[in-house]
Amino acid sequence: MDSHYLKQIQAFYRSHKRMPSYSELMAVVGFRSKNAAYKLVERFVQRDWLDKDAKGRLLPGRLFQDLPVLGTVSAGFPSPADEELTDTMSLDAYLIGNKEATYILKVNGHSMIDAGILPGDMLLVERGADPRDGDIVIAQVDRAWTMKYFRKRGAAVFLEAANKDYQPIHPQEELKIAAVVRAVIRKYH
Amino acid sequence: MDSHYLKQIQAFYRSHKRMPSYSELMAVVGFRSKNAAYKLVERFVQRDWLDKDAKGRLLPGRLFQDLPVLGTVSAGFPSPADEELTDTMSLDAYLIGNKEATYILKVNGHSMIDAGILPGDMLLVERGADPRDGDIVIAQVDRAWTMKYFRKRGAAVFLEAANKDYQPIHPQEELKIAAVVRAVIRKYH
DNA sequence: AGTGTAGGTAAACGTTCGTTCACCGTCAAG
DNA sequence: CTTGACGGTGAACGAACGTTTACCTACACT
Repeated sequence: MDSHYLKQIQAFYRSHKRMPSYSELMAVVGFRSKNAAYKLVERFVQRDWLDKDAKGRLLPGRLFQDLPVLGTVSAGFPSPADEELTDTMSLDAYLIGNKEATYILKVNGHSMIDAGILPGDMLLVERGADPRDGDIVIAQVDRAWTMKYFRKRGAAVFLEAANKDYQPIHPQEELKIAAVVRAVIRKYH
Repeated sequence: MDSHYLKQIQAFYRSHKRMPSYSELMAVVGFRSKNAAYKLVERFVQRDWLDKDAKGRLLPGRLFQDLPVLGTVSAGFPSPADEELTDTMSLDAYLIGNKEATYILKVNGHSMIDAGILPGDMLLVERGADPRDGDIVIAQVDRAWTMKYFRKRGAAVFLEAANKDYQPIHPQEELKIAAVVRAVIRKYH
């Protein structure tokens, strides 16, 4: 079956971090002829299973970097074999807008628990971005770094904790926004 | 400066989805000699900025796929220029344990809000894994798919909602675990 | 029985690959 | 002033590259 060949190519990509050449592909799938691998690739390219660049080299496409999106939880959980899984997405492309300015930060306290951010969560933050009203930001207030909601009322800006017991922080002079929180990632171990 | 060359290589990798050859690298950084690119790579390999495989091809290493980890929020937010940012991690490698069985699912309701899972969040679920006590699972109970805590008391298993108002579900016969929730991803727009 | 197609082997092609060698400026150290 | 290291140019090497052509089954369809 052809899909078995595809899985072998995907395995090669994961272990070598690059696509195979035709000689390597020939060895991977067990052909004795480089041309057999060439024709296999041409078949896969026509089915949109593989991509080639201008120089004929293989490129990792959707099937190599993306994950299948099944749907929504409450709307049901269809079996992947049942329907066409056309909807896929790449985690990296989805989460990282500006890779140069993106950093990872670990959450330590319970201060943002009302915003659904738990201790141990990972934050994807972007430095140098200017925050909009309602964004969660990493800010420096009175020489201490904290995570707060960024609020803008006209020209006035202030910081608001996720916990409603705390009072909003209206900075006197200096309000240094270090980074804007772009995503929250929680992994269960 | 050498780091400028590195950024150009990283840009090539992001746009072409593969590492450049020496001829391409020569063109990218503006050299007129392929050997200059070769020596540049050798310098970078010695500094652990680049990796080469057994056949001499360039490999994408930490600097191409990973994001820098700055630290924890409450512990401070050090500037990336200040210290050595040796700690990095790859989102894909961190989140995806078994790529063959990993799927993305979108959260629709508020049922798991007590577990820090909000509507609109993305779930990374793994099919076919057997859950441990306390895991969040996608289960089929009475022909409907739901997201619940998986509980195991000795030999007895049952499902528990994140909302404490609901009663635990003790299945009579059939308890089909469709998938185990491995990670929660929330992106702010 | 004859024919066409799909998928394989085998060999050859020009091109590009990674690598090496010889050579040349610039600049800091002895 | 001389020397050596460094970073670049330019040309050449064999090996591997993607691609093409020719040929060979096995099998489905008239």
